[in-house]
Amino acid sequence: MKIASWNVNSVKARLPHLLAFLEEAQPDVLCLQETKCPAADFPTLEAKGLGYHVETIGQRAYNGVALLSKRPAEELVCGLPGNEDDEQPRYIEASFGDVRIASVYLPNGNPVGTDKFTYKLAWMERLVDHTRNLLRHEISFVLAGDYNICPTDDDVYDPVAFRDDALCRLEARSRFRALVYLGLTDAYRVFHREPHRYTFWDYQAGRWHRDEGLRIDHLLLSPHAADRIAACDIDKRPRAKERASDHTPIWCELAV
DNA sequence: ATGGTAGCCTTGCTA
Repeated sequence: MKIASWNVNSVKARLPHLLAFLEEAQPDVLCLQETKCPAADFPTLEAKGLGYHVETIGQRAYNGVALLSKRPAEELVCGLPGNEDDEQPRYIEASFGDVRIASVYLPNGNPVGTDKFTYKLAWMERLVDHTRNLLRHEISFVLAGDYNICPTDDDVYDPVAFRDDALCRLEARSRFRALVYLGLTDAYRVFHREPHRYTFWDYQAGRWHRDEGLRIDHLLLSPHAADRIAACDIDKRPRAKERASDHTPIWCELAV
């Protein structure tokens, strides 16, 4: 079972690249973030034309997450539990056979010292609480998405410049570690130990061409899913295209 | 040099 995650930075702007990725990579489930699109406006027919079902929550201009899948989603959950007042569409979760999969768009949190950073930390604590509940079921699950966290300095092209960025601050990293310490596995690090491998390159200042990026998109596996991990990699090809997203897909393969 | 780029459809916000 192939599971991929991609922050597309507008599903409408990225539609040709999205369809090309589905055709070429053939993921069983693709988790999207930053669709920037209400559910009613999502290009569902185009995805359906390639054999994919769509579940999505979204809004105009900001946020938005989706699950595209070859088999229909079951037991759909829209929104991260823990705060009924939080209306930002950043979390969608469903089951696909015996694997439960979430598309996660964790708040960026910049600038530090504002309510944006407070919101990020509170959101992460809700994710930790929710993950603790998921673990009780003792099933295979994958939390896939844009975490807006560089877990270590090895995941940043310039750790000094990013030391006080919301993506690297201790308060954010410690909550990411709390998530991992519940028993989750960073799928990429099972197969790749080398530093400076990235999933995001800023549009500005020629970051892509200089390979100056961040590793902020992650596939976190439950213990049962980690037992089944067969492969994981970052697919840099979509980032090299014209009119690319600033993120590129990451994928993993779970043994059936 | 507090810039630079992209997407939203605003004339600024978010990343």
